[in-house]
Amino acid sequence: MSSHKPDTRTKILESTWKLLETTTGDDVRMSDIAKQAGVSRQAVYLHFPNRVDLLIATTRYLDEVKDSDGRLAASRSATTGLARLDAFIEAWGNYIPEIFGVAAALLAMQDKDPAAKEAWSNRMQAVREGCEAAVKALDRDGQLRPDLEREKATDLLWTLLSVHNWEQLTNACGWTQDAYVDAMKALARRMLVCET
Amino acid sequence: MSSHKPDTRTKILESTWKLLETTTGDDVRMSDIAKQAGVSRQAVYLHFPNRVDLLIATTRYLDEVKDSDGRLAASRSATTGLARLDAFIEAWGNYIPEIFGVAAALLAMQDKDPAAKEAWSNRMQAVREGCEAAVKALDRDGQLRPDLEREKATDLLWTLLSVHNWEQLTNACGWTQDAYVDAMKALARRMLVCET
DNA sequence: TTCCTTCCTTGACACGGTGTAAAGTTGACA
DNA sequence: TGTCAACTTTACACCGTGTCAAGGAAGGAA
Repeated sequence: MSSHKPDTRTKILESTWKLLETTTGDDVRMSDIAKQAGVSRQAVYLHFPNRVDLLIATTRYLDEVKDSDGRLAASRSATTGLARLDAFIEAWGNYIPEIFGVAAALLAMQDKDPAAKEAWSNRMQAVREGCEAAVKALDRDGQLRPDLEREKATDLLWTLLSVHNWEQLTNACGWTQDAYVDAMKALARRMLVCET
Repeated sequence: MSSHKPDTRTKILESTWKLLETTTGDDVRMSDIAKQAGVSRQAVYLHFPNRVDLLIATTRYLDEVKDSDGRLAASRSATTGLARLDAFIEAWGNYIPEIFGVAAALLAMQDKDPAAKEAWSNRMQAVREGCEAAVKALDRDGQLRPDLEREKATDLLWTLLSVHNWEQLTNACGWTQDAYVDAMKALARRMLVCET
């Protein structure tokens, strides 16, 4: 796991990550990744069968390094529904910028490659489960708007917290990360919680 | 302009449109479009310098045929701010599914081609102006939440009404078009309008 | 030492899609 | 009859992905 000199596979994953962070999605070719890793292009194919699998592996590597599970799990310890909602939004909302490069690359291949679609869909399903749990907790507290079924509420929260919305607000509209998180928290409450 | 037998250029645009409606984005190749139009691949290049320009031209053609300007303009005639907000959401929200095929194709090329990015950005800017006008009308009526500046409110409404959000709710979550429009209207009010 | 194995390199190539180039066809118009 | 414009046909260059085969370097076992 924590060997001193990184093996080739890890070097490739690190390089992919770095390149996707700095340049945008489709500009990252297999040869670029190989060069960055100081390895031949064929060595990359020795470890990953194709580009899509490499990107998917990179997201898994990122999750591992960044401990995405641990972060999202933290929101589970909140007692009240409202606290749980806030904690989840904070955890996920602050995770987005860290994975955005890789996410955007994977997102860009969605309609080109079914495996990419599947991989992204799986990851978003995990986020959806977090939304569902938050909605459930709100409902248990009797705080969910009566005109909203749990599933619809989950759909809305999930959509609100999409990577695309984060990108639009922070990149296109120039919001700071903090402004984004605060706005999402406020919006989620207005969207889901009944008036006090 | 309105000749009886459609010229080649129009046939190509119609074919592009049709193909983008049925199949998904990147699967539509120049040769597919040519075949669908009953024309040689080179004839396509005779009318459009490259794929991106063809896609952009197709969106403009669609706008013309569907009278997008006229539709969005209708919301301008509403008297109250609330009516204007509703009318705009209805007009734009119901326009999305009609242009989605072409929009998705253009969207998919965004980070591959700067011209596509530019074209899409221009179109979204028009939508943003609609949002801005609705927010302004609300504010003039004294209905805009006091904790929201006009620009932030515009950003939020614009983000809420993004094509991606429409896709996620209708495609991924399976909402009907009507449910989508109703939810967006309700949400926009909760987001922007101060409590009565 | 020699041999074997594993990981990696080098160089070549097939494939598919975009875009270019050039010569030939067709039909309208004068 | 000639000319012009629109379109076809064929061929090709380019680029990125993915495949294939031969060979080299390092390390362990005999």
